[in-house]
Amino acid sequence: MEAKYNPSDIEAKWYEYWLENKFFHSEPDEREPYTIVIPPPNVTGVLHMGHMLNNTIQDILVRRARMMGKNACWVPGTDHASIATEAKVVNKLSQQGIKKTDLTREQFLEHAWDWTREHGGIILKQLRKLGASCDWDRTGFTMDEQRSKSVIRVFCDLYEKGLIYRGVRMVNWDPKALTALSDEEVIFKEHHGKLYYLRYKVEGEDGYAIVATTRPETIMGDTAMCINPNNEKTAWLKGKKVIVPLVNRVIPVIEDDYVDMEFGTGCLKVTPAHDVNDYMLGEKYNLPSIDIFNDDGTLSPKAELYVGMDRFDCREQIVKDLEAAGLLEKQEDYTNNVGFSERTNVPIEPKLSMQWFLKMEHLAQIALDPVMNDDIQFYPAKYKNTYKHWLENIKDWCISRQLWWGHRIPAYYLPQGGFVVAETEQEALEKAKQKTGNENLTINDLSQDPDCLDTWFSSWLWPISLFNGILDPNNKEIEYYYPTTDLVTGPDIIFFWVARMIMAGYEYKGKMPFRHVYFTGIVRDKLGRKMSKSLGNSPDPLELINKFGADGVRMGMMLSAPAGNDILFDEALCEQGRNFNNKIWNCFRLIKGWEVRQMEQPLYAQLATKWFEAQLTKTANEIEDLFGKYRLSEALMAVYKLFWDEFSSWYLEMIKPAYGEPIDQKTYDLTLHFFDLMLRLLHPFMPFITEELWQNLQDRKAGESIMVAPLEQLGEADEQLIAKVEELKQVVAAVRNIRQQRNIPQKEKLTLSLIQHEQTNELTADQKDVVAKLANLSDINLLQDKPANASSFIVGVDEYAVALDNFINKDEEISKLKAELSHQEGFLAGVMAKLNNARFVENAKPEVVERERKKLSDAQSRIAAINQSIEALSK
RNA sequence: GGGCGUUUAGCUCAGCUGGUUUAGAGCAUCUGCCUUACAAGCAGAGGGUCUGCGGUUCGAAUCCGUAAACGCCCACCA
Repeated sequence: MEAKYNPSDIEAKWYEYWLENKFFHSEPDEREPYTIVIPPPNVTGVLHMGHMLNNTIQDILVRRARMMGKNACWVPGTDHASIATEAKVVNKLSQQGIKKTDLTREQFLEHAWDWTREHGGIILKQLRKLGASCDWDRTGFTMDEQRSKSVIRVFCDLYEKGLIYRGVRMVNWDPKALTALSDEEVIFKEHHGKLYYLRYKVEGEDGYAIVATTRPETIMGDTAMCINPNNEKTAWLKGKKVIVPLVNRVIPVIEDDYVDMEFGTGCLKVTPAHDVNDYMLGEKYNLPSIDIFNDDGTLSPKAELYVGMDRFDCREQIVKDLEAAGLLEKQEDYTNNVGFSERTNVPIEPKLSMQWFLKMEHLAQIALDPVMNDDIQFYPAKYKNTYKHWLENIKDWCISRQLWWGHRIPAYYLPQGGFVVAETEQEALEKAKQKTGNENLTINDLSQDPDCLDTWFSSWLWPISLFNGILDPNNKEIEYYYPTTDLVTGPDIIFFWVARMIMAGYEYKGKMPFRHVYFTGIVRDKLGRKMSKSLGNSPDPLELINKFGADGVRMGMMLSAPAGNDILFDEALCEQGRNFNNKIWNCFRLIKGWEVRQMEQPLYAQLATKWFEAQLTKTANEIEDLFGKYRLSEALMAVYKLFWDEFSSWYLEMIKPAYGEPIDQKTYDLTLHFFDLMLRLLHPFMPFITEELWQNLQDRKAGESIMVAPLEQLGEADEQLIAKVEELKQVVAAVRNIRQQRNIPQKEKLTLSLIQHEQTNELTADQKDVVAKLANLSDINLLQDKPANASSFIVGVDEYAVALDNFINKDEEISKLKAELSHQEGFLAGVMAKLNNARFVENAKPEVVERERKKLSDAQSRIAAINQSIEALSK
């Protein structure tokens, strides 16, 4: 075996083995289910660091559950991502000189499916490199037949229930993607622009009113000016009419206390077609609405001026023209928030249009309580607040998108107006015949709504639709796997996805979709910056895997990923992971290199094995506790320390035979047993190396795997033994320290003396044996008086001394002791202050007072011992 | 503007209902070692007045108030 672990061949080999043996596959049986559905990545996406984190966590949870004897099922799949994918296809076509508008819907969809087939599923292949133990036989896609039918059925059902309606509303319009967006898809960003003060002449008078606006290009859509009725400064305008600059349209001055008297001039221009609040005023006062923009953000004929010009070019031009006409009072710098499209990153245009909406009141109501009363638990719990706030202020969900790639809205318009909603064309025709009373209608008389549904309208069904729970509500699979156990996702999609899945879960299954939600942090670089293509600070996950191994990268991700905290990713962490792999590898080499012989187990090994069993038990119990709290990075750190510190640095050094010597059978067998147990604890975190070593630890039958080796409960740990060994370690460390400081070679044997005081705990034979071995001592004896020329130290209340002869430097020794003395005296003073305080002794719990008394007497005996040592050295 | 969260060693973080030998871990740092499992390593060491101020208490990193800094979410006054 090589001295360095080389993951590349090993990882591929075992992944194949797992697949061949169907260890990832799950079927309902009598065991308790453990289910996770993957947050479906975009079908044409590639793996990034966020996926790495998210899927590493899922795999850890799934693998652990599997080893705990549960029927673990992790269902993978992809999302059709309607806007993102359509945008990519449109881009690709435009590179070939094809415009979307030149194609029919069918032709376009053919291109989109080609693109999906070509790029689709790449990301799932990449997940295999990470070791993801997904049940690939169950891979789903939000636009496959089963999922599509589920979406359409749910739409029809909600329509029948009266929860879906169609209406003209002010929506967020994306002028690049040419579609409406939901409120959640709009990102507000600070924008440094200008505030323009425009002069509106008063009709029939010489004066003018001044309006402050950030959007002068919308004046062509002005249909009123609004003032606050309580504002004295603008009171003179009451009942008058003003003239829109350049346009020369006469508009009324209306009054509403919506207008902020402090802002700008106190006069507000009202453009009902292009501002949400103006729309509200328009409704209230029955104002006309002039839509001056085309769908792509250019000026429409209704604007009359600047027709065909882009909205931002128009802004520049109109400012010049206003200035030339003497209608621009002034302009000043101004910073405000502007909404941008999450997908195309262009400024949103508020726009009136006919869209489909889902009423949220009922759904929000059924989704709130289960989270607030912890039927569904959030980790970390702080996101409960965010969740609550959103649900309590929810608005109806705009679910239609003016796209072709997605689930087409199953609404069919009738020749005479009106529409029917139905799952299939045939049903639609039947309904249409009924509705119109015209038996001669044909399918060609109906026209299906051209729009698609929001991507999230399919994702919200994911935990149900993956088990076909919409189309076949009581099938065996959904009954078994639902509710799923854990959901692992980012807090950024708590509204888009998590909340809506909860709504759908209760609406369609009457039960929560998952029991626990683990919110991961955002992966940032080590400077805390978000990873982005433009910064070039996002490493390629597959390159990382090549460099450090999948196990190394998984560990690197987990080391710094407490639930809910952002993770500051640093390659050094993967390096640490790789180093740990190497450490495990070399421990294995050491153990397997020993010659085993039937012989008496040495004293030191008797203690060592008993102690390590206790230590392993203790850590295993801690890990179980940490998993229960989803503190995965802490659980990993616990195994890491167990393996590296306790097992490698202490246990193996305790039992290691001298060079060329054999080891006794009993110790050897126990050591293999410990190693096996630790590999099991490590397996969820580092699946590949643990499988490789587990397979080689002893002869395994074909088809065996650590993946399905049980993780058993280990019972209670012997805490007293662990505490005693901790003291022995301190003794060993102190002797090593003396060696290092005096430059005493490791090979030179020393004699350690325990000094007899009133309360002295003498070591048992096996304890002496261990200490002597680790510290390379010739003897450990008990002395009444301290030897001359000795360096001493205290562990607990026991004083030890190492006779040093010519190595001693008395002055140094004394000054060291004096430093220790003053530390102890300070400590003592603190304890005495407490005990001399009558109120402390009266009020504190008895055991606390008792503990302080013990501290006092311990400190006193330590001080006495130090003083003696100083005295002895000063002679 | 409203809400939430964070602030503990150089870095990233634990520290649960106040009292566990005058605050812990990993990494980084320093010192000494190429000791035949591992230099991707071994052994040892140093490092913090727990963001500031005030309060409650016999006792505060821990509870309360307040200020500051940072972060996130929501709203979107032109």
